[in-house]
Amino acid sequence: MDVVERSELASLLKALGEFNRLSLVYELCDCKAPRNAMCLCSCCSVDSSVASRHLKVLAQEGVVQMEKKGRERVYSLNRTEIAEKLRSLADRIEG
Amino acid sequence: MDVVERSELASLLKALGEFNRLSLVYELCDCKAPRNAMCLCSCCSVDSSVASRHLKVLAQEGVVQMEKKGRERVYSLNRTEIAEKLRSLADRIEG
DNA sequence: GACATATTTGCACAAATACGCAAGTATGAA
DNA sequence: TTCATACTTGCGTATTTGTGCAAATATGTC
Repeated sequence: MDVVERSELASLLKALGEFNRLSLVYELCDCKAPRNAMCLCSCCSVDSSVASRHLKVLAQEGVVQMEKKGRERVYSLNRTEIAEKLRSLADRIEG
Repeated sequence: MDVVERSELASLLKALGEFNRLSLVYELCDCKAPRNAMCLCSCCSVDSSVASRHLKVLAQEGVVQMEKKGRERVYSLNRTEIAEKLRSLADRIEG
């Protein structure tokens, strides 16, 4: 695995490795329909600006996908893509 | 999933989500025999003190196991345990 | 004991990060 | 156009974190 790839994986894991961000991800895990940021910020009890920034990080790392819906922005998980990356790391670690 | 469990998982992901630490883990992935810290620190081109601290973090999170061998301390991956945690997260995300 | 090797710890420092508030932008509704 | 709602951005701050150097500790060897 080359350096770039490893660096990107590290960024992904770092994005997931923050409590509130992981909480957002878990919240989205249980949602069949996409959720807007207001709904998500209440699940962490943080300011909406904080949720906004966390969601931006998750979007940058490809964890979530954003879609504009009127004045809302609804988020959904990139389920298969992220799951696959985690599994491939698991495979590699297990050897 | 309760808060404590989620917090611990976040800590694990954070431990893996740093470039040099992830590099150490990858180095250990390819080793059948445990490696000492000197060997591992050379793979990241960092000071031995830095490697020592990273390995401590990884040990605290249960990623690696340490064993004293003379004046060395050799490290090995907790392969199945970590792989399982990553897979269970992947399963949860995939839904 | 004297010395070398392996590792940890104390210290200082720079950079990154998470946070809340307040102000700004965007969009829909009245 | 006026207002409300949803979200982002700028700013200041406190905390965490990664780093290297130097000193300390631990353990094997001579």
